[in-house]
Amino acid sequence: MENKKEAISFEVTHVCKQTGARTGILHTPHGDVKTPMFMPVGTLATVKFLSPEEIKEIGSGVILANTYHCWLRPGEDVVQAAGGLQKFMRYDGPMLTDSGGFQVFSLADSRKIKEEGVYFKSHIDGSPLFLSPEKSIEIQNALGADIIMSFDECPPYPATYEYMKNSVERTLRWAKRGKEAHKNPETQALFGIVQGGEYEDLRKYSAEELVKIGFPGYSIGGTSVGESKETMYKMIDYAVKYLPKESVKYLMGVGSTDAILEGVLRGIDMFDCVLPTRIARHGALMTSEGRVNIKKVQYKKDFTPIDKECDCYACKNYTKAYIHHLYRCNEGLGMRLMSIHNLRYLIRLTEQIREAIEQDRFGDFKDEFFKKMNLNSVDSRGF
RNA sequence: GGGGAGGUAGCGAAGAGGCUAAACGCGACUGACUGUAACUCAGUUCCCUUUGGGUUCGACAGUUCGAAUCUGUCCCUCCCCA
Repeated sequence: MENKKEAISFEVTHVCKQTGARTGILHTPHGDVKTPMFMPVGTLATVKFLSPEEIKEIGSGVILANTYHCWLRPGEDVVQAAGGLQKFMRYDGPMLTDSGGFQVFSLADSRKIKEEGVYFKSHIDGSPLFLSPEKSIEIQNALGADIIMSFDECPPYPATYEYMKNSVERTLRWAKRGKEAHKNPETQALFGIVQGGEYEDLRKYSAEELVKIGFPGYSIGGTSVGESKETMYKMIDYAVKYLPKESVKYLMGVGSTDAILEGVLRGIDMFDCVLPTRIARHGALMTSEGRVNIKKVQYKKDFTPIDKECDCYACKNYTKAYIHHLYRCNEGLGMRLMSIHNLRYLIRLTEQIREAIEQDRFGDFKDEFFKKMNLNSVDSRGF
């Protein structure tokens, strides 16, 4: 049941007659954004190498920051004193903070999970840290993003049924505790996170219990942690099936082109991923003709843009030869141009997806894309 | 003309009698990267029919069971003094 006014609201604007995939608008305190969307990740209150103007220019709707990382540096008190994340980083668009739940997974070697929360060792200096649902929400309240996330355990894959069941139950208790600790639901929307690994009954249980607690948006976690694409798609189906149709759905940590397409087909509205920015920094560019490894000598004298079909700042103004040179010399401008390009590539993909949905031909669009990129729906890299 | 240093795989550079087909760095090549401990990580980089074989450390000739490493001659580079 609806209680107080929530910080965000979501409206479905069109459902593709061909596939059932949908477009929508997410209303946030920092503006409206169209879905399906891809959200660039800016862990430390910065999308690595990009200025706010550049982030805007690529057409991104929402950007992420991370609770764990911002807590350690610069400290949520600093961000709060600055007037919140947006003011601090001079970015006026919508933002989302992840809860630190992913660090429960990624920093697994130096952490211990207990009912009360998670004991970490700082990845910076090894000092002891403790993050709980309450603490995570408190930090996120101070950081002030439009959307904040429940503190969850992102369990490893594979995990036994027994482990997953305990984890899901604990994550549900944490979700409840987080919601109770949340101080400003009218300016920050707290999302719940469905877990349960590959087990349908656990995903169902997780989703239904979260809905009982009640959140303005739901996300699907525990994906892209080593499982096959086929398994991931099942995980999505198992979760989406038991979530309210009208609620906004966020698939966490997924950003390969094939998975975005498959996710949209299954009802996902939001995606985020470090993939485009990370592989950009590593010299891999996503293009309409597949992956371009800019470091190859073959680009030394290639004076054409990264992608002829791309409208990004890098493609409109620079050549592969120049970016190749910058990459080889480890120059920051190279990192920047490559990041801009990959992000724009994915965001442009979501624009095309929206258009296709509105024209009721998303199925065709997806098939054509897979065919063109030589992907198959179950086992593909998609960059 | 006198004195000195040196020539090692694409480049730089270790190695000073067997454990060396030769460390390491760069360069080159492959691959990975999915709610960012990530401008990172892994593998390959003398040749071949590659769990093995062949040919290497300026050239040639020696010493030795064994030489990139020791000896001789030659070729070439660099530095200092005239």
